[in-house]
Amino acid sequence: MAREKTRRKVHDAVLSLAAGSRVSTITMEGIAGRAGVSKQTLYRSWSSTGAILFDALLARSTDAAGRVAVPDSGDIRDDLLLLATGMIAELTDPAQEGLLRRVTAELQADEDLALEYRETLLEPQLGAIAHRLDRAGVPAPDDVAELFVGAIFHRWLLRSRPFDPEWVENHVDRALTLAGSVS
Amino acid sequence: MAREKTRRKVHDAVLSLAAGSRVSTITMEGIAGRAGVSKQTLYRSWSSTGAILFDALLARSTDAAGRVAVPDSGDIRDDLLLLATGMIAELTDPAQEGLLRRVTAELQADEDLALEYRETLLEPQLGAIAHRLDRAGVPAPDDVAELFVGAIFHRWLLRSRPFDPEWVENHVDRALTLAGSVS
Amino acid sequence: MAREKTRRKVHDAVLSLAAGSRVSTITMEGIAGRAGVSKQTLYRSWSSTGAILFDALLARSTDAAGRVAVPDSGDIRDDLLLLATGMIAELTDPAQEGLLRRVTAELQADEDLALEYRETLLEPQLGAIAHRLDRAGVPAPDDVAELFVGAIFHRWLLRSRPFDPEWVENHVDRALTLAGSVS
Amino acid sequence: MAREKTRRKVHDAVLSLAAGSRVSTITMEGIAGRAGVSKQTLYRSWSSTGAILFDALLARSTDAAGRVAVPDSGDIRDDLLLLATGMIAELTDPAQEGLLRRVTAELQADEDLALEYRETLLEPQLGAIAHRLDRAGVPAPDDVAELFVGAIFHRWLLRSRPFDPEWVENHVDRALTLAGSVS
DNA sequence: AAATAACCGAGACGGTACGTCCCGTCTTCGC
DNA sequence: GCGAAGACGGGACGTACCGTCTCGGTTATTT
Repeated sequence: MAREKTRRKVHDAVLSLAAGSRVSTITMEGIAGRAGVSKQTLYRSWSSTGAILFDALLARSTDAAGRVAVPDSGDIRDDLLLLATGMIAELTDPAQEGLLRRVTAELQADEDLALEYRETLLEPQLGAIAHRLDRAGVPAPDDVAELFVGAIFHRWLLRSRPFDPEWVENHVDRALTLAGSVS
Repeated sequence: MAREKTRRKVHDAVLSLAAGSRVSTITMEGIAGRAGVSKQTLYRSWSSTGAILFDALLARSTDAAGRVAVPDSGDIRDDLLLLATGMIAELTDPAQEGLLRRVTAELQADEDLALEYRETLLEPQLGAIAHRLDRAGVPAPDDVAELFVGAIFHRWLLRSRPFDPEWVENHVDRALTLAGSVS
Repeated sequence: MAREKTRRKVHDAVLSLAAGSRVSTITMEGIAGRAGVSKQTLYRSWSSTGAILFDALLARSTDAAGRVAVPDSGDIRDDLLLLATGMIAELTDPAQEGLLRRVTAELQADEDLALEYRETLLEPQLGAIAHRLDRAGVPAPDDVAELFVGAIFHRWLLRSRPFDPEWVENHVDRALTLAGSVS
Repeated sequence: MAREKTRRKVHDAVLSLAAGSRVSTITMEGIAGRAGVSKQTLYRSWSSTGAILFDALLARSTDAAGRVAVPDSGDIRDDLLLLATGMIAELTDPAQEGLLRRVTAELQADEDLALEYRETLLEPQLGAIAHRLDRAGVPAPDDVAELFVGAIFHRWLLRSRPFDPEWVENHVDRALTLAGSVS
């Protein structure tokens, strides 16, 4: 509904606010003010602050049309390493981390946003990993993909331990172990 | 600082509010009103709504002194099954789920609360599981414990898939597979 | 800034509250509630409870544009009697007395309100009296006007003695005595 | 009821608070804290903040037992000048002005305090002046005393004009004019 | 080109909750 | 056993946002 120009102004405002202060203080009024847009215009296109932040995140990741780029080097271990590294890079990117945490928080109370999140981000991501595992002959690829992503996400969300490269390698190896005799 | 009587009134109020309406609408004022307590009394003992909810959850889980009861049947597979089942039961308990989601959401923006959460709940839980795995001879027990818990938590937090008993069994088996040749 | 409709609602609320209970218990929240207006709307237009009460008093006195009606019978003694009687009537009017006392109290701590009070109410009143005295040839009319008003105000503010008609006459005569040989 | 030591501590606290910040922000809690006295102790001896401030003012003026020192030079004009000058000095004394304004404000809503004020301060003051005028043969000395004091008080309370020495002299002369042919 | 509609900025508005300050009372605990 | 220290229920403060609602002043279309 919103004109493309408006959406861009709003996304820019969100990113600039996210860079300049705690993401948890971003509000509809703040976005409207920064974007030079009236609150009514925001409400016409988005149902909540969380929805705007999510939209801004999406717009940031999907410049081209092709969503999640799945690496395909031929070697499953290399691919998993790339996937893990890429995911960690995104989660800890200073320009995104705050927004991701805020959106994850809002998912807990907003079923609609949660649904959109799953369909738009989560499923493609898990699907891509499962697909890659499947091609490599790993049994129960969906479950292993969940295991693979779940541990990384858990560590990030609860800030339980830092991500160090050695752990990532071991994490990949553990995932591959589950593939049984797969090389 | 707060008297024991006050704390109990507050915890009761939180649980009754959590049972009666969406947890995301619980406020300091609402708790104060329900508990028959002044706002100042709340702020004297807790720094935020999240801190109160967390405290109420804690008080609910820790009646006796001994935290997380670690099952010890002698059989590692049985123990992991019990652990997983218990964790899922807690996460999906109608009396707790909303509170847990709200607290998890607030952790994202509240570093102090996050620290307390890790020290009080997360580490004991992961530690207990790791300890059990260690005793069974599983290598890298901390990482495997994280993997084990992470997948369950991920599925719950993002509501990606329901918990069915068959999956739980497979999940346990996958964890044991990582133990290598361990029986 | 505030719409005319809002101002009227607020003034009505103030007068109804002033009539129904002790003026010293009137609060911003009470006015907002009675007027069916949000607190923010009050703060947008007035800086304090005192400012609202003062505004309500003003709106009550200044229906037409012409402020203080100065009597002009041709006879200075009659005029002063009318002025004194009118002033006393206003000060002791049950619908106003409480508000006037409250406003006078707040003037003591609120320099801005005090300034507005002087410019809007006090100076026109004193000026009108002084002007009348001046026309009658009284020397130092400003000082005599202050004397004239000051005694009435002092008696009212400190409730030292009731206003009886005989005293008013003598008060007028004393003021005229200061005019020397003026008839 | 309060022990003398306590009263002194409280009075000192009031004066120090009055010197250090706006008198309108003085509170029971603030006095208790500064005086190193519990709130309960304050409430045992005084019914309101206003009562404490009034008491502190009184204690300040009445070191010796003899209240208002009435000058008696033999010359009524000199005496009135001294009285006016003394009154103005007191009203504008930086250590007292704020307290006096605060107390005057509280009088408007607190009948008990108002009564005490009249009996303890106002009547002795007016009486002393009236007595002096009476001795000089001035007719209606009470009314003239009120006129004399009322104008000064009015000018102070509403801050309408500064007190300059010339005005004081004229003010005294005007009061004497009312004495008719009295020398 | 003028008339007319759609849109949008600005922000007032009724509300709810925030976090703080005091009130006046009650409880605890140390000297 | 008195009194400081301060917890407590309560009420108001002044502020921040919420989501809705009018306003005018462009823009764009339609005639």
